[in-house]
Amino acid sequence: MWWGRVGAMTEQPALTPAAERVLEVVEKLFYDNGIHAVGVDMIAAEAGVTKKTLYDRFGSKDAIVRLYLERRDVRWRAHVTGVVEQSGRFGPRRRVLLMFDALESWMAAENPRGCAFVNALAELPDPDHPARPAIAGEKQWVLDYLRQLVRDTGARNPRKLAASLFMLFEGATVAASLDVVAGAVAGARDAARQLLDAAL
Amino acid sequence: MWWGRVGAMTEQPALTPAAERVLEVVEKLFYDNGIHAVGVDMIAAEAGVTKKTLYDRFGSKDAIVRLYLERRDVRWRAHVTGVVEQSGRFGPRRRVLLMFDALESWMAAENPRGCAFVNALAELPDPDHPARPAIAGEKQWVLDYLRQLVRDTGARNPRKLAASLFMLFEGATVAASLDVVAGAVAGARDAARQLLDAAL
DNA sequence: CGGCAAGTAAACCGACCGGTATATCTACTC
DNA sequence: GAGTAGATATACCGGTCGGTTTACTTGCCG
Repeated sequence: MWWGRVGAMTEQPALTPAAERVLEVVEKLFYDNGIHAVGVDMIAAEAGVTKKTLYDRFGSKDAIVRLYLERRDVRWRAHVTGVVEQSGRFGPRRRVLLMFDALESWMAAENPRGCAFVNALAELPDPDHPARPAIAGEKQWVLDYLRQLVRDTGARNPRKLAASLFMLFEGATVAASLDVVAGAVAGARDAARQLLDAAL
Repeated sequence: MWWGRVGAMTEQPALTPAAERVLEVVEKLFYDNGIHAVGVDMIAAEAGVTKKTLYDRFGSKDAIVRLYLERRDVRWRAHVTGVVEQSGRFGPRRRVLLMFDALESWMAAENPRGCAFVNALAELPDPDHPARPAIAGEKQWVLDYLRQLVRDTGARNPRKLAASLFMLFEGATVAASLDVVAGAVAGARDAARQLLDAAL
């Protein structure tokens, strides 16, 4: 299984139960409502934790935002690799297209409001915000993963093809969350197949 | 010149000078900082207007947000149609690809932080927010415009092709703002050309 | 047994949130 | 010249923002 530069992500190992609860509730609160719209008082109340504990564990709201994105990224990568590397041993061409199947199930299950990282970027214009590396890291991982899968197919110009597939991928996420195109992800997969076959 | 369902947008005709100043400054404030991050006091101060005047003219911050997006949409459509329908009379295939040239110049000039409508959607989870129609309207217009251009080429399955181009379009916007792919929009245009030529 | 980390409860900080109040001034129009 | 629309200035509303503080309790571990 190819995990890419997952080593760039440092997950602190032992979280206290209260801290764990905080990170569990912010996943839903931040994704559903946006980051600015959720105050620390709401987080503390929803997690059944006092603000004192919250600040003792994390130090700042920004740190919680960073952890929120890092943990979502871990779940996302596990989902994608789980689908792509699933039981049956598929050929490299099929595995590229499985990326879009992974996206489709992710959208239905966890992503109805679009990409959490794109949404977070919209709310965090500061280039020095501690959560920025998590945002850039997720996108870079998807691109790198696509590049690897494309390279395995032996396609011509794999970097350029991977970039095109990446854009179809991100565009399908936007289109699906906006509900403006029916069957957006399936359509993106069909387009990806065309581009892929033309490069083989 | 084909303007699509622009009639759906009602622009009140006579704005007072103070109101005009408000809408001018929020364009930059909202896009650069996000919507929640900009308070009405900041808007009033930046426009050189009192909060009283602001509320007399617009009634609520949400109404200002709606107008912000509607006015940006007007500028965006004018930019796109201006590029696509420019002086030289191009063929339908070329005009489809000009959409991506329009996007490229727009990104450089006005859109470094990504699509204002996607960003706004990230901050406005309420389906009943008064700005929601402006967001849906912009995306629908782009899709409809692409459909019309594709139809003119005589391509097979124009609706499906337009949907694929739409996703490349949105994905290129995301990729360009994230700066993760070099030459994102140009790459998307190349992929669009491939899909288009395969359907002719 | 002593110490410490983790937790609760609740008040407090200055600043800002969206929105409203009263009162005054100016400029244009019937 | 009276009326009115648009603007000004300024103070205020209750509530929330991110963040801090003090005081006390709990449970584990050496």
